[in-house]
Amino acid sequence: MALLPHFTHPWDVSPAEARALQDRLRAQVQVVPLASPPRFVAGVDVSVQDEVARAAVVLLSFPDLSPVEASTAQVPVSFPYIPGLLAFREGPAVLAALERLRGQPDVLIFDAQGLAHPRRMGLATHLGILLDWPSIGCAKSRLWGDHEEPPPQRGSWVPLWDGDEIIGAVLRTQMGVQPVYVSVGHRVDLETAIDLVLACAPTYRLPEPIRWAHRVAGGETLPVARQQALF
DNA sequence: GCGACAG
DNA sequence: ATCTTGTCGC
Repeated sequence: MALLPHFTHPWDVSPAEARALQDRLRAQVQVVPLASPPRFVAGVDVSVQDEVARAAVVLLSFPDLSPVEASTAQVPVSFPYIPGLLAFREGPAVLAALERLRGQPDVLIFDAQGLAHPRRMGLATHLGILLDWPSIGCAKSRLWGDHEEPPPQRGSWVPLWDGDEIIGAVLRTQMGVQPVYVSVGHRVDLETAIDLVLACAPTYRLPEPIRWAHRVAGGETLPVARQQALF
Protein backbone atom coordinates (compact mmCIF):
# COMPACT_ATOMS: atom_id res chain seq x y z
CA MET A 1 0.00 0.00 0.00
CA ALA A 2 1.53 3.20 -1.18
CA LEU A 3 2.14 6.07 1.16
CA LEU A 4 0.17 9.05 -0.13
CA PRO A 5 -0.02 12.63 1.12
CA HIS A 6 -3.22 13.69 2.85
CA PHE A 7 -2.77 17.07 1.24
CA THR A 8 -0.11 19.02 -0.62
CA HIS A 9 0.73 22.56 -1.57
CA PRO A 10 2.54 24.23 -4.46
CA TRP A 11 6.22 23.27 -4.72
CA ASP A 12 7.10 25.76 -7.42
CA VAL A 13 7.36 28.71 -5.08
CA SER A 14 9.83 31.43 -4.22
CA PRO A 15 12.14 31.07 -1.21
CA ALA A 16 10.03 33.64 0.65
CA GLU A 17 6.84 31.72 -0.12
CA ALA A 18 8.54 28.49 0.92
CA ARG A 19 9.38 29.93 4.33
CA ALA A 20 5.82 31.19 4.70
CA LEU A 21 4.52 27.69 3.92
CA GLN A 22 6.83 26.25 6.57
CA ASP A 23 5.53 28.71 9.11
CA ARG A 24 1.95 27.63 8.37
CA LEU A 25 2.69 23.91 8.38
CA ARG A 26 4.62 23.87 11.63
CA ALA A 27 1.42 24.12 13.67
CA GLN A 28 0.52 20.59 12.58
CA VAL A 29 3.53 18.75 13.97
CA GLN A 30 2.68 16.01 16.45
CA VAL A 31 5.25 14.87 19.01
CA VAL A 32 3.89 11.64 20.49
CA PRO A 33 5.29 8.15 21.15
CA LEU A 34 4.95 5.57 18.40
CA ALA A 35 1.63 3.73 18.77
CA SER A 36 3.40 0.35 18.85
CA PRO A 37 6.89 -1.06 18.35
CA PRO A 38 7.75 -0.94 14.64
CA ARG A 39 7.80 -4.12 12.58
CA PHE A 40 9.05 -2.33 9.48
CA VAL A 41 11.11 0.81 9.03
CA ALA A 42 12.10 2.61 5.85
CA GLY A 43 15.14 4.67 4.94
CA VAL A 44 14.75 7.66 2.63
CA ASP A 45 17.50 9.37 0.65
CA VAL A 46 17.93 11.43 -2.50
CA SER A 47 20.78 11.86 -4.96
CA VAL A 48 20.95 14.59 -7.58
CA GLN A 49 22.55 13.94 -10.95
CA ASP A 50 22.36 16.40 -13.84
CA GLU A 51 19.48 18.36 -12.34
CA VAL A 52 17.49 15.17 -11.76
CA ALA A 53 16.66 14.04 -8.26
CA ARG A 54 16.47 10.31 -7.68
CA ALA A 55 14.73 9.44 -4.44
CA ALA A 56 15.02 5.98 -2.91
CA VAL A 57 12.96 4.35 -0.20
CA VAL A 58 14.10 1.03 1.24
CA LEU A 59 11.84 -0.99 3.50
CA LEU A 60 13.49 -3.14 6.16
CA SER A 61 12.08 -5.53 8.74
CA PHE A 62 12.70 -4.49 12.34
CA PRO A 63 14.54 -5.26 14.52
CA ASP A 64 16.40 -7.68 12.25
CA LEU A 65 17.05 -5.00 9.61
CA SER A 66 16.63 -7.19 6.54
CA PRO A 67 15.81 -5.18 3.41
CA VAL A 68 12.55 -6.37 1.86
CA GLU A 69 11.63 -3.81 -0.79
CA ALA A 70 12.97 -0.76 -2.58
CA SER A 71 11.21 1.93 -4.59
CA THR A 72 12.65 4.85 -6.52
CA ALA A 73 11.48 7.86 -8.51
CA GLN A 74 13.24 10.41 -10.66
CA VAL A 75 12.07 13.99 -10.80
CA PRO A 76 13.73 17.03 -12.41
CA VAL A 77 14.84 19.44 -9.70
CA SER A 78 13.05 22.77 -9.84
CA PHE A 79 14.41 24.40 -6.72
CA PRO A 80 18.00 25.23 -5.72
CA TYR A 81 19.69 23.99 -2.59
CA ILE A 82 19.07 26.60 0.07
CA PRO A 83 19.85 25.71 3.70
CA GLY A 84 16.50 25.43 5.49
CA LEU A 85 14.51 24.79 2.31
CA LEU A 86 15.66 21.28 1.40
CA ALA A 87 12.09 19.96 1.31
CA PHE A 88 11.34 22.15 -1.69
CA ARG A 89 14.22 20.60 -3.60
CA GLU A 90 13.91 16.94 -2.60
CA GLY A 91 10.32 16.64 -1.36
CA PRO A 92 8.57 15.99 -4.69
CA ALA A 93 10.95 13.14 -5.59
CA VAL A 94 10.51 11.52 -2.19
CA LEU A 95 6.72 11.66 -2.44
CA ALA A 96 6.90 10.04 -5.88
CA ALA A 97 9.07 7.21 -4.57
CA LEU A 98 6.79 6.62 -1.57
CA GLU A 99 3.85 6.40 -3.96
CA ARG A 100 5.55 3.43 -5.63
CA LEU A 101 6.19 1.53 -2.41
CA ARG A 102 4.03 -1.56 -1.96
CA GLY A 103 4.89 -2.40 1.64
CA GLN A 104 4.07 -0.24 4.61
CA PRO A 105 6.77 1.06 6.95
CA ASP A 106 5.75 1.91 10.51
CA VAL A 107 8.17 4.83 10.48
CA LEU A 108 10.27 6.68 7.91
CA ILE A 109 13.89 7.57 8.66
CA PHE A 110 15.16 10.48 6.59
CA ASP A 111 18.71 11.44 5.74
CA ALA A 112 17.85 14.98 6.81
CA GLN A 113 16.66 17.03 9.77
CA GLY A 114 13.23 16.94 11.37
CA LEU A 115 12.51 19.55 14.05
CA ALA A 116 16.21 20.50 14.22
CA HIS A 117 15.54 23.35 11.85
CA PRO A 118 15.24 27.14 12.22
CA ARG A 119 11.45 26.92 11.75
CA ARG A 120 11.11 23.30 12.98
CA MET A 121 10.36 22.17 9.45
CA GLY A 122 13.16 19.99 8.18
CA LEU A 123 12.46 17.57 5.33
CA ALA A 124 11.51 14.73 7.72
CA THR A 125 8.96 16.88 9.52
CA HIS A 126 7.60 18.47 6.35
CA LEU A 127 6.88 15.17 4.63
CA GLY A 128 5.72 13.51 7.83
CA ILE A 129 3.02 16.16 8.06
CA LEU A 130 1.96 15.92 4.42
CA LEU A 131 1.73 12.13 4.71
CA ASP A 132 0.49 12.22 8.29
CA TRP A 133 2.93 9.40 8.92
CA PRO A 134 5.58 8.83 11.63
CA SER A 135 8.99 10.14 10.59
CA ILE A 136 12.44 10.72 12.03
CA GLY A 137 15.28 12.98 10.94
CA CYS A 138 18.82 11.55 11.06
CA ALA A 139 21.38 13.90 9.52
CA LYS A 140 25.14 13.60 9.15
CA SER A 141 25.78 17.20 10.08
CA ARG A 142 24.24 20.13 11.92
CA LEU A 143 21.86 22.63 10.39
CA TRP A 144 20.58 24.38 13.49
CA GLY A 145 21.05 24.33 17.25
CA ASP A 146 23.86 24.32 19.79
CA HIS A 147 25.36 21.36 21.63
CA GLU A 148 28.25 20.00 23.61
CA GLU A 149 30.43 17.14 22.41
CA PRO A 150 28.72 13.84 23.26
CA PRO A 151 30.76 11.27 25.27
CA PRO A 152 32.73 8.82 23.08
CA GLN A 153 30.71 5.70 23.92
CA ARG A 154 28.17 4.25 21.51
CA GLY A 155 24.67 5.26 22.57
CA SER A 156 25.67 8.43 24.38
CA TRP A 157 23.98 11.64 23.34
CA VAL A 158 23.57 15.27 24.26
CA PRO A 159 20.65 17.62 23.63
CA LEU A 160 20.59 19.90 20.62
CA TRP A 161 19.37 23.26 21.88
CA ASP A 162 17.71 26.25 20.31
CA GLY A 163 17.66 28.68 23.21
CA ASP A 164 15.92 26.85 26.05
CA GLU A 165 14.24 24.36 23.74
CA ILE A 166 15.53 20.87 22.91
CA ILE A 167 15.11 20.38 19.17
CA GLY A 168 17.03 17.12 18.77
CA ALA A 169 19.89 14.92 19.95
CA VAL A 170 23.51 14.55 18.93
CA LEU A 171 23.94 10.79 19.07
CA ARG A 172 27.09 8.66 18.99
CA THR A 173 26.11 5.52 17.09
CA GLN A 174 29.58 3.94 17.27
CA MET A 175 32.54 4.57 19.51
CA GLY A 176 35.09 6.88 17.99
CA VAL A 177 33.04 8.13 15.05
CA GLN A 178 31.34 11.46 14.36
CA PRO A 179 27.86 11.65 15.91
CA VAL A 180 24.61 11.95 13.95
CA TYR A 181 21.88 14.55 14.41
CA VAL A 182 18.61 12.90 15.40
CA SER A 183 15.35 14.78 15.66
CA VAL A 184 11.62 14.14 15.72
CA GLY A 185 10.01 14.28 12.31
CA HIS A 186 6.32 13.73 13.01
CA ARG A 187 4.23 11.45 15.27
CA VAL A 188 7.20 10.16 17.28
CA ASP A 189 9.01 11.49 20.35
CA LEU A 190 12.70 12.16 20.72
CA GLU A 191 13.38 9.21 23.01
CA THR A 192 11.81 6.81 20.53
CA ALA A 193 13.72 8.41 17.67
CA ILE A 194 17.04 8.02 19.49
CA ASP A 195 16.34 4.40 20.47
CA LEU A 196 15.25 3.52 16.95
CA VAL A 197 18.23 5.12 15.21
CA LEU A 198 20.56 3.36 17.62
CA ALA A 199 18.83 0.02 17.07
CA CYS A 200 19.17 0.56 13.32
CA ALA A 201 22.90 1.24 13.57
CA PRO A 202 24.41 -1.89 15.17
CA THR A 203 27.59 -1.81 13.08
CA TYR A 204 28.09 1.44 11.22
CA ARG A 205 27.81 5.15 11.91
CA LEU A 206 24.65 5.56 9.83
CA PRO A 207 21.49 3.50 10.40
CA GLU A 208 21.02 0.60 7.98
CA PRO A 209 17.83 2.02 6.40
CA ILE A 210 19.71 5.16 5.39
CA ARG A 211 22.74 3.21 4.17
CA TRP A 212 20.48 1.12 1.95
CA ALA A 213 18.54 4.13 0.70
CA HIS A 214 21.78 5.95 -0.06
CA ARG A 215 23.09 3.08 -2.15
CA VAL A 216 19.82 2.62 -4.01
CA ALA A 217 19.53 6.36 -4.68
CA GLY A 218 23.03 6.11 -6.10
CA GLY A 219 21.95 3.47 -8.58
CA GLU A 220 22.55 0.14 -6.86
CA THR A 221 19.77 -2.40 -6.68
CA LEU A 222 18.53 -4.71 -3.96
CA PRO A 223 19.32 -8.44 -4.26
CA VAL A 224 16.39 -9.89 -6.25
CA ALA A 225 15.61 -12.66 -3.80
CA ARG A 226 15.00 -10.04 -1.15
CA GLN A 227 12.87 -7.80 -3.33
CA GLN A 228 10.38 -10.60 -3.95
CA ALA A 229 10.48 -12.14 -0.53
CA LEU A 230 7.38 -10.39 0.79
CA PHE A 231 5.18 -10.66 -2.29
C1' DG B 1 29.89 43.61 6.10
C1' DC B 2 30.96 38.65 8.03
C1' DG B 3 30.07 33.99 9.21
C1' DA B 4 26.93 29.80 9.05
C1' DC B 5 24.72 26.77 6.23
C1' DA B 6 20.63 19.34 6.15
C1' DG B 7 21.56 17.65 1.06
C1' DA C 1 24.51 16.78 -3.14
C1' DT C 2 28.73 16.52 -6.49
C1' DC C 3 33.66 17.06 -8.27
C1' DT C 4 37.76 13.08 -7.42
C1' DT C 5 43.30 9.74 -5.79
C1' DG C 6 45.68 8.59 -2.80
C1' DT C 7 46.35 7.75 1.80
C1' DC C 8 46.26 7.33 7.00
C1' DG C 9 44.69 4.04 10.43
C1' DC C 10 42.60 -0.18 12.46
